[in-house]
Amino acid sequence: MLKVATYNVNSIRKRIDTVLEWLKAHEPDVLCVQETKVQDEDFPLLALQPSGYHITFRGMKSYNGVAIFSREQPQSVAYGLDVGNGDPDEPRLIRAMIRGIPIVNTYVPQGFEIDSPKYQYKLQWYKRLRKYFDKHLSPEKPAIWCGDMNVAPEPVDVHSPEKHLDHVCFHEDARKAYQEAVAWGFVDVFRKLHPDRQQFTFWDYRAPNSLANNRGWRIDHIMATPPMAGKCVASDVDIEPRKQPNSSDHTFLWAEFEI
DNA sequence: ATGGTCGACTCTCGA
Repeated sequence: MLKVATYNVNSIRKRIDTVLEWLKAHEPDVLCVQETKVQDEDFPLLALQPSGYHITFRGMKSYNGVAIFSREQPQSVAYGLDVGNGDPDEPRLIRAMIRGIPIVNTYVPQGFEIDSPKYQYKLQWYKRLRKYFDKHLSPEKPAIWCGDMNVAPEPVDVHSPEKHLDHVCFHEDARKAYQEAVAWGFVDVFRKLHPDRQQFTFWDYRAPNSLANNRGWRIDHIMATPPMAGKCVASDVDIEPRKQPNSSDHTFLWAEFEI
């Protein structure tokens, strides 16, 4: 069995206990984390040591940052979308080979507003990501891609979709960009196992009582190539951590593969 | 209601 989870932590240093407790309770083989918001020299490795997990990470000051926790030491690790071109947001992607399976962890740019250059950058990022898949993965072989995709794929994946047509995480161009990356050869395993369920992974801090009123978004995803997706036997969201004081605005999503 | 609340870090930006 391979259990993989993803979590937008919104500062790893503020969420040490949350992560330690969740790892202990759920014992995933792999946990992909986004928005660590810390440069590598300040990553709280010692504080996370009690987990017993190997941790590989790439971050920067204040923003972005990704990490992969794994029970086993990865066989190889690669950082960034386009290595060596001075990519300013390299701390948005890590790929680790774990038990022979490439696992890609992404924190996709949010995009700010649909008429901003940042939004164009987000759309381009998905095009670059598809090329990255071409270069490093094969749809015929097991592979996993998970993380904060900053896209709600379908109307059911956001509360009040009619109000969010011009939102950067639901606008048709963002959904199309996301779908074109997915169409490279990935399957959304949560949606595969729960075809009709409305299940969010993110509830905005700024929206009053967003969790209590379940005004959320499903923007965190676990994707697998067909040979891998066929072995997915369970996937779910754990909203308990979001209910805790000092929580991230996202929560944990996990999937189990019978391998 | 065009806000709201967090987190990092200089004070305002990003989400």
